Amino acid sequence: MEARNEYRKGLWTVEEDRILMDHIRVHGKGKWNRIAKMTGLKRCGKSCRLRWINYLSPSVKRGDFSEEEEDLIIRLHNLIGNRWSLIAGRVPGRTDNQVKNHWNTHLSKKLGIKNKGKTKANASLPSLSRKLGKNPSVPMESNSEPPSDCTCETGGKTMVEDGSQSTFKFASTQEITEDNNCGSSLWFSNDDLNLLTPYLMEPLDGYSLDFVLDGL
DNA sequence: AACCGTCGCAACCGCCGAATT
DNA sequence: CAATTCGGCGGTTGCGACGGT
Repeated sequence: MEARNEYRKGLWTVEEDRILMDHIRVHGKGKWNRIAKMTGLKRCGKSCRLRWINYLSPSVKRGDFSEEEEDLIIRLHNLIGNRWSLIAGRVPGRTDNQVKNHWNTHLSKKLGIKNKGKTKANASLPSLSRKLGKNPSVPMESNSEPPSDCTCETGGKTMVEDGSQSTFKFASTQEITEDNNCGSSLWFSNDDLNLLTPYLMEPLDGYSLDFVLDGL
C-alpha cells in the first residue's frame, strides 16, 4: 500500500537532520506530513516529529539522568504508572521516550522490577489504558488541560532533596483501577488525585505537590 | 582475536482522539 | 455530520556498542 512512497527507515543521517532542522527553523513545528513533500526528505511525518521531539529540539537534555531526575521519575511512576509523556512533562528537558527507555533499562532494574528481558514490556501498573478514556463518567476539569508541547520549564520551582539514598519501598499500585476514574483521561483533576490513597501520595513527600501536579 | 550474549538507545508500529475538510 | 488527516501516546523492535569467555 505504501510502496509508492518509500519512506526511509532507520537511523537518521546528519544530512537528514540538517534538512529537518532547516525546515523547522523556517516554518516552525507542525504539519509534519508535509515536510517530506516540501523538503524532499524521505521520511514520514511521524518520523520527522519523533526525530525533532526526541533528539533535535534544543529543549532536549542529553546525557545521564541525575539522581534528582531518577528520584522524580520513580515517584511519579509510582503514582501514575506508565504515563511516560505525563512523567516527562514533569522532568525538565527529558522526553517521554527518554524517560521510558531509562525506566526500562535502568530504573526497573534498580528497583528490582521484573522486566522479562526485552519483550512484552512490563506494564508495572495495570496501565491506566488510554482505552479507558472512553469512559463517559470522567469529570474533565476546566483546569485539566494537558501540558503544552515541551513544557519543560519548572517555573522556577525547585525540587527538594530529601537526602535519602535511593531506597524506595513501593506500595502496590494495583489499587489504581478503572474505578478510580483517574485512568479515564490523560489528565487528572484534583478530585481524581484525592482518590489516590495516601500511601500513593507519600512517595512524593519532599516535593511540592503543586510542582508535581501543576498542569496535570 | 574471534565469537557470542547482553545492554542501551533510537526509531518504528499500531492505536486513539482531536482537528480539519 | 461524516470522512479524512494529523498529532500524540505507550509498547515494541532493531541494531550498534560493549564486555565476557
